[in-house]
Amino acid sequence: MEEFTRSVIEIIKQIPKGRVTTYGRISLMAGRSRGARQVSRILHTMSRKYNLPWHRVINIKGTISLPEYGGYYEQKARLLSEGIEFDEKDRVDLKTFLWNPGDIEC
DNA sequence: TAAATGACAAGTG
DNA sequence: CCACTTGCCATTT
Repeated sequence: MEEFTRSVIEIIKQIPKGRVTTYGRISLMAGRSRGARQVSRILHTMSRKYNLPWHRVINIKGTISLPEYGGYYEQKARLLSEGIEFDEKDRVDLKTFLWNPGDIEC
């Protein structure tokens, strides 16, 4: 398996419960500035096999990328059960819930 | 081998 | 905020 793929899987496994991160961020952490689409592909194909917290990954707009006919509701339900909130336009506030390794609290 | 595809992102109006 | 465009790149057709 490719190094990039392995890194992506390791990073996703480290996302703590109750936080989210984005495709592009994962790609950056794994060492690629433009691999967001590859991250989405990895999630789509490997999340079950590697038991990944796939629901903690959303897009940069703070919305769920899955279509309503393909997992959207399950992802939202899983996030809600972890305490993540959605606004009236189904967006997550990244300022509040984005995973920050290093944890800069007040 | 070329064209289409996709769980993305950033820019523009 | 929405709609649309451009850049991206591995995988599928």
